[in-house]
Amino acid sequence: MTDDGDGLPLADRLARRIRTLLISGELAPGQRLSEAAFSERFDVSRNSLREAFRLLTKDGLLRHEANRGVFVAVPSMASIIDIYRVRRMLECGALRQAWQQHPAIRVMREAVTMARLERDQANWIGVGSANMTFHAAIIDLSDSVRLNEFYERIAAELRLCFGLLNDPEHLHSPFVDMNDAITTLVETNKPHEAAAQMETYLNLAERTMLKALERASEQA
Amino acid sequence: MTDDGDGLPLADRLARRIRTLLISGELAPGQRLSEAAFSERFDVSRNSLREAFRLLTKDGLLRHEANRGVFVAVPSMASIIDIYRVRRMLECGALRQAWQQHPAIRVMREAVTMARLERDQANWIGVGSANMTFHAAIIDLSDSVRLNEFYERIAAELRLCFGLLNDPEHLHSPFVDMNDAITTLVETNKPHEAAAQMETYLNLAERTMLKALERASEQA
DNA sequence: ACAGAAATATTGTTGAACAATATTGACATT
DNA sequence: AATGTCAATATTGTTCAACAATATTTCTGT
Repeated sequence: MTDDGDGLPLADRLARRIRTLLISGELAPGQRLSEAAFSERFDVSRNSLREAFRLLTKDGLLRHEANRGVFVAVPSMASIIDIYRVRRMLECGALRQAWQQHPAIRVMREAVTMARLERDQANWIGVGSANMTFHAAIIDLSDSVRLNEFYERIAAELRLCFGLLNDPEHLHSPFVDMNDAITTLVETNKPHEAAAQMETYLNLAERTMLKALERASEQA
Repeated sequence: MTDDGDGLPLADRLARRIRTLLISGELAPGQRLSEAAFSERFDVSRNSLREAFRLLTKDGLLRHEANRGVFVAVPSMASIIDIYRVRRMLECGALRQAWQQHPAIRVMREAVTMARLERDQANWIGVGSANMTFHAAIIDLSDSVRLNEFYERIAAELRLCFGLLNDPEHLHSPFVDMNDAITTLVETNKPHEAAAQMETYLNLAERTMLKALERASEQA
């Protein structure tokens, strides 16, 4: 399942491996990533590792301080607000101009069905995963490789934020029904209403995230 | 004027220098960038240069072929269509939700005035430059550092496309009046009409670009 | 307890090395 | 003359070792 991509250059493969560590929460925000330690760990040279670090820094997942090294990015109020601004722009925009027959709509419907199924089995990471594919499908509606790639980067940053939450069950579950409603609106050719509904969704999700960050920071 | 950014790491500085070469057209699309030649030219090690190449490749300005090296990206129909999809999404979206008092609106107005001035003096690169700042100001309306950064990358790719055109005077000049109209609409708090006007603008500009590419490719 | 200095570790960058792959050129065949 | 084959050459992909520059830690004297 995990495509190692042997054709890609080492730096890209490395970046992918580290990215999965980041979004899975195995590397904590603020943690320093020592070049020596990681080049040892992955059995690559420091040079190759530095190339990977630079790519991830450009993606906003790492932060680079001169002569001090790279650190896992720490989510902040500002970054969450910014990320949700991007999401409103991209997801609402994609929905507003969605064409009723677009193949991505089927993917949205399937993701909703899957999310429901997982929720009934109390499999919260399954719900989260289905939710991610749902939103990725929405971006697919805009038929742009650049927007897709950009959203992927934003989604990764968002997952870094998710790591702060301690109750993952309440993160995605309440939104399954809203996803259903949005999908129905698109299926019935009401793109503007779908976009409006999505804006409500994202505002709510943003407030949830901010509240969670507040809790996490006063806890520390 | 050209901020060399001595604080930044070498790879970033290098990437910026090469980027300016790319958007100024000093490096032609399709041209191969030899590691040996460029590390010699900039007096840096191959390793540092490769880091810069990776960054620019991620930005879509260079293309990387395994064991063959990096090449200046060649604009295609597909890339132009995709870039204008991104622009419609970002620029129209920013305008639609623009707040009448946003400071970026003043920048838009100033850019329009400047463009007019330059046009009257037949300074076409001045017109082009003013046009770029105009559109950048529109993105500023959305108040998102991530969207700004993303747009910057897209704008650089677009400038690579501009390199194909042989008559730069007809590229930006006809759009000055449309920019004026759009700015007026935002100033008078008609964001939806401004967005609609911008969509017309972008569709027209896209067709111009595609036509130019067609001419350029049948000429070759 | 604390300021300053010496010692240590880490990053930033370079240069050389070598394997793996691609390109070129010479040569032979049809 | 055109084409295919194979050796010779050049380029990329990656590693390693080195060293300067900057941070961090440890030591020391007060």
